[in-house]
Amino acid sequence: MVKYKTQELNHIFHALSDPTRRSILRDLGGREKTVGQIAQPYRMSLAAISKHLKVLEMARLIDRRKEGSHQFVRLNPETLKTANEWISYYEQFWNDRLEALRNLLEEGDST
Amino acid sequence: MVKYKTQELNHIFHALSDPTRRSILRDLGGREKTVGQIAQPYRMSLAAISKHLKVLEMARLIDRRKEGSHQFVRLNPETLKTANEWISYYEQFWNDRLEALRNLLEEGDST
DNA sequence: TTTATATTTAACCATATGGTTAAATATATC
DNA sequence: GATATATTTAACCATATGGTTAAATATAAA
Repeated sequence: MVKYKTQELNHIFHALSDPTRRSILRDLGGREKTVGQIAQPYRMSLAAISKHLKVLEMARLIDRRKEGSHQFVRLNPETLKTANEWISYYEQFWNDRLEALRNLLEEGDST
Repeated sequence: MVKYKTQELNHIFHALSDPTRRSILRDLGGREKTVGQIAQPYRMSLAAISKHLKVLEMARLIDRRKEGSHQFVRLNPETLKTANEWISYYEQFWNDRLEALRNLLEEGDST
């Protein structure tokens, strides 16, 4: 059984709760981009994008690679897996419990 | 392909970003509880728990059933599925892209 | 060395968040 | 009706969030 670190999950889910950040992650699919390239489609300032990237980085949803004056930003899909595992675990857990509850109720009805 | 509603995802991920709320969801596994029962293990006030429940309700992660002066709160696992689907979709999407990228690079190396 | 480009940091602002205590509301019970 | 119980709402507070513009920093290019 996986042990989830509270802080880690706080950061991941918080990062995912903002539509701009989800959009950035989406745009990053599989290829590296510079900060400028990431910012380009958005109407907000570069400073704002920079902050969003910091939040994504804190959550370890992205990695950065510095090369001269540019930075290359890329996804870290491993982290998304953490969130996925947390959710999947509880989803399963709850579904099992709910089913157990249903069975119990049926039993009560039929006897 | 599923279409995810922005607001819905905002609410779900925001709700999940707080450890108290995740803990409440965990405690609710499969059985209904009253607000008082939910609050019991926590050191914070009932008012604070009430607010957390409102956030979870807004995200449709829980449902409520009123019965006299009590309320029964229960999970809505359907919503967790929404979050799970979003994450799984992008995880897959990214992994595919990353693999494509890797293949491309290998090709470049070997020829 | 100057200048242009890429990115972050600082200072600021309005609103949201997560908590508190006290008052309000709704139902149950005496 | 009066009182106890369950829960929410209101008012408040400190800190966080998501944005802005302007200044700072770092590298590249002339």
